[in-house]
Amino acid sequence: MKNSILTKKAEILKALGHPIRLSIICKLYDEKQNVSQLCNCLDVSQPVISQHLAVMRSCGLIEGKRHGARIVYKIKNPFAKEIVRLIVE
Amino acid sequence: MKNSILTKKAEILKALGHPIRLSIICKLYDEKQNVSQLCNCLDVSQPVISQHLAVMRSCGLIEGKRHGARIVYKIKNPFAKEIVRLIVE
DNA sequence: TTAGAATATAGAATTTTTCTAATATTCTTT
DNA sequence: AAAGAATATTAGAAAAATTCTATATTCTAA
Repeated sequence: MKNSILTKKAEILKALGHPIRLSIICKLYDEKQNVSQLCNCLDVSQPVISQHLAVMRSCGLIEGKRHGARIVYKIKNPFAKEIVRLIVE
Repeated sequence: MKNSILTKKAEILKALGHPIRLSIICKLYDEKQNVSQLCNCLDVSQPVISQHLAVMRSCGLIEGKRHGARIVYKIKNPFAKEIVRLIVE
């Protein structure tokens, strides 16, 4: 296993390794969500949700698409999606 | 998904989310290894290897069994094993 | 029973992460 | 253009993780 690949995988696992981020991405696995939906259903403040979204975005785990005033997030990285599948299914 | 379960999964993902720990556990997936074998093949100092082993041991990810002077480690947690399988296979 | 090999642990310094509070940006509606 | 809603970003403080060096423990073999 090449080292740069392992490092990238570790980065993804680390990004998943936080309870709030993991709940966010499990929600996204069920269905795309915008930020305030995530705030509501996880009962976490907006800045904290946005910060965690930024962490996951910065390593390519998720992506957001603007729809009017809202930004809808979904899972982008296939490896992450497989891990979440292990958890929710 | 219950919160305590998610928290536990996040803990495991976090423990996997470090390049050295991830290389260790990938090695262990191939075959049980003792500490000095890990030091040699990963080219990391003994205390650092032992510290990372301790992190993974403390969350039930791996377990060590003494054989004489050596301690042989293997993966214990099934969820962790599945994740490593995603990586190495 | 002492020396040496294999492993674990402790403590200090540094870096990273996380949260809160405040503020900035972008879009919509009037 | 101004107000308000949705989201992002920033700064600063507190907590946690990482790394290194030194030392302790446990076993084996002479």
